[in-house]
Amino acid sequence: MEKGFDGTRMQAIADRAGINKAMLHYYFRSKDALFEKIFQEKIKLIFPKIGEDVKKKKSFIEKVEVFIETYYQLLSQYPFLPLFVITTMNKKGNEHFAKNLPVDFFRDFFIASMFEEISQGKIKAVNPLQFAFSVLGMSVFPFLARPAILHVVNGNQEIFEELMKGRVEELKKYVRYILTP
Amino acid sequence: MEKGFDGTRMQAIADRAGINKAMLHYYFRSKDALFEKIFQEKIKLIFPKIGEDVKKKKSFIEKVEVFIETYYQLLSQYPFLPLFVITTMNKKGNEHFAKNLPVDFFRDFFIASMFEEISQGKIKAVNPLQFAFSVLGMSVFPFLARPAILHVVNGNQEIFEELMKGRVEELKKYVRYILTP
DNA sequence: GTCTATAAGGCGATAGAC
DNA sequence: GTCTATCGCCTTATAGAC
Repeated sequence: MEKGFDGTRMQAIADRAGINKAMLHYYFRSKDALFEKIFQEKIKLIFPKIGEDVKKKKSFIEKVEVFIETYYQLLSQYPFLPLFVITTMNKKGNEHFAKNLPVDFFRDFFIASMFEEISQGKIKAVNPLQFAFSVLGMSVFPFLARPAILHVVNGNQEIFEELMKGRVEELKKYVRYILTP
Repeated sequence: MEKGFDGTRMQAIADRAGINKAMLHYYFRSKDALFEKIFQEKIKLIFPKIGEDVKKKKSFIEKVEVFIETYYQLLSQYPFLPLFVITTMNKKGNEHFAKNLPVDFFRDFFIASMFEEISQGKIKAVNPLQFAFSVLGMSVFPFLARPAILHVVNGNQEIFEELMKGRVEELKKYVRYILTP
């Protein structure tokens, strides 16, 4: 997850796991098989949980707020996940992740409930897909650009952590500004 | 730029350049040297130009709008640039890109002029750094998540292109919603 | 400058003893 | 199941003829 498929050596994985390199092949057959197993495991871990928390909330704005909170906590737990997933899906074909992408959640739930509230005049008429990609982009960016951001704040780790903590509330604010009629 | 340092073979570069593999070493000494040369070249290409266009505009909202437009055109020209830069700076140390990051533009110009307009009450009081990372995140996301987005729209390339074209105006709208008092 | 051939080392994967 | 040793291939890099 840190260095991607090409950048990782079986020896390095074995070292960190505290086992022999041969054991990796004994249990996982090949590097490809190991990678696929981990990738599928991590992908599944993410998306379903968010759906459950989001569905509890009544208004769409509340749903988005819960999404931002849940997503931030998830990414804090797996900081390398965004880079890992993005690198992988840009390199390999989408056969590997397509079946686990929460397309249904996206299309049938997120976007559908957004259309509903727009037609009811509860939120402003913005493009649902564009809005979704925007929320995702804002949420994910700091985890991808971490080295650059650290450089902007002169390498001060504390300022970075503070930024990340305050980011959830800031993003929720933006969402309200964008959506509230 | 497409496959990253680890995923690229000198032979593949030579093939696409239509030259011999030995010539690559003759001209660039090593894979590292070649990579560094290209990386520095591409990094420099991006940032300075944006600064010039942005400075012409009067109000901060107009400046952000120009930034979004210019940035979109740039990324359309180099679709792999975001992935390339992000992968590189997360793998190698920041010595490689630190000197070319537009930190001055960011801190002295973008953020400074934002503070000014906030104190004048021309825009809402949002955190300048957070706002900047949000605009960047929203702008860059589709270029990183392209395979996933294509999957969401059932692989329909035309819908994807349409989304990308409409995205500039949509993001400018979001910025106005966020910043206009 | 350009090419072919090859060196030197790294890597995934396996054989085989225990 | 676990380990050491090693195979065979791939990749960067260079040597050396032209």
